[in-house]
Amino acid sequence: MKISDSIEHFIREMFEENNSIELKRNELAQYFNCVPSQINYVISTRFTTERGYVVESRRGGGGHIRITRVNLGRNEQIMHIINSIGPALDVMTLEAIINTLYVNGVMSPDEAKLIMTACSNNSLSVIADTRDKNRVRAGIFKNLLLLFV
Amino acid sequence: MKISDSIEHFIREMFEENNSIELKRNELAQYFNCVPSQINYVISTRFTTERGYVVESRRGGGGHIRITRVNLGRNEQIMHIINSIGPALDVMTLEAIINTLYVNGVMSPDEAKLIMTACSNNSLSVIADTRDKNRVRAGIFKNLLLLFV
DNA sequence: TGATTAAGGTCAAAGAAAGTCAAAGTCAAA
DNA sequence: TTTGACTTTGACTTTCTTTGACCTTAATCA
Repeated sequence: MKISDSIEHFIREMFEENNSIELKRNELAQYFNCVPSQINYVISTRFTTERGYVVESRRGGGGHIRITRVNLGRNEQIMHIINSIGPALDVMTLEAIINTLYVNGVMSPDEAKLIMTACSNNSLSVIADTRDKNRVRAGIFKNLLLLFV
Repeated sequence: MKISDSIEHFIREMFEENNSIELKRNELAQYFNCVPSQINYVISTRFTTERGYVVESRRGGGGHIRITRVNLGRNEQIMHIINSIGPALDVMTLEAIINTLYVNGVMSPDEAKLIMTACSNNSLSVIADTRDKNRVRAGIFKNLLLLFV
């Protein structure tokens, strides 16, 4: 049994009670007798956006890592979109997707507007290269979509 | 539990009665069994202008620190924030600002969450350099704020 | 007035977490 | 047997907190 799998299993069990958990990287690493960065590895390969997890953390004294599970049951449409987006996203495609989601009642006009603005070329104007813009846009949009599942 | 958080909490509770409070740095430090400058740390990281607080103080005998919670009008508040942001914006400051706006009723919890997510390190993870992240974050956030005026 | 004492302010070093990245290891499939 | 995907490890980095030495300002007392 791979240690990464054990850690994954352990973390997954923590979700039985609650769908937002908090852990201490160093403590967990000590418990599993591995280096702390192994925890990062497990999180970044198993608790990803694509799988419906949101990860937040804080460094410094009293720091922690929080993983939140978003409810998959509700809307597979969104997960499907997230998975289909790939590493970059142009404005045209974005508009099309948002429009679909709006028409399908997944989001309100205000939310659609907010998301559109967040991902707009205007918001990303400090990024010079279009390809870079599209990559950043994809990242932002995927994260925002997760709020709706 | 971080001591800074305890102190923050303690001070925050003092605002329940009044929205201008006065405290003695040394007394408070003694009460929390910490060094006096820790109080400064808490104030300068938690009771900032961005969060809507004004801090005044007096040294010497009978000195004190006064913290006042201010409440600007909605649009004023937003424009003030936009102007104060500058070309870059870190996550801590962003969190503080959004929290203030939420507490002051400028935005709903859902909107706050959406904006927070759009500007999160997670959403911007394809950008390697932290300074670049902060620049992009500032751009997105300012554009989003403009939706509220 | 000048010295003393009682505040609060500043800043940098040390400490405590978490993050990153690339090298090295493993193992199964081609 | 080679290749390549996945894992493990650890050195180094970044972020946030705690601490303490030293500084400035105000009040009070001789």
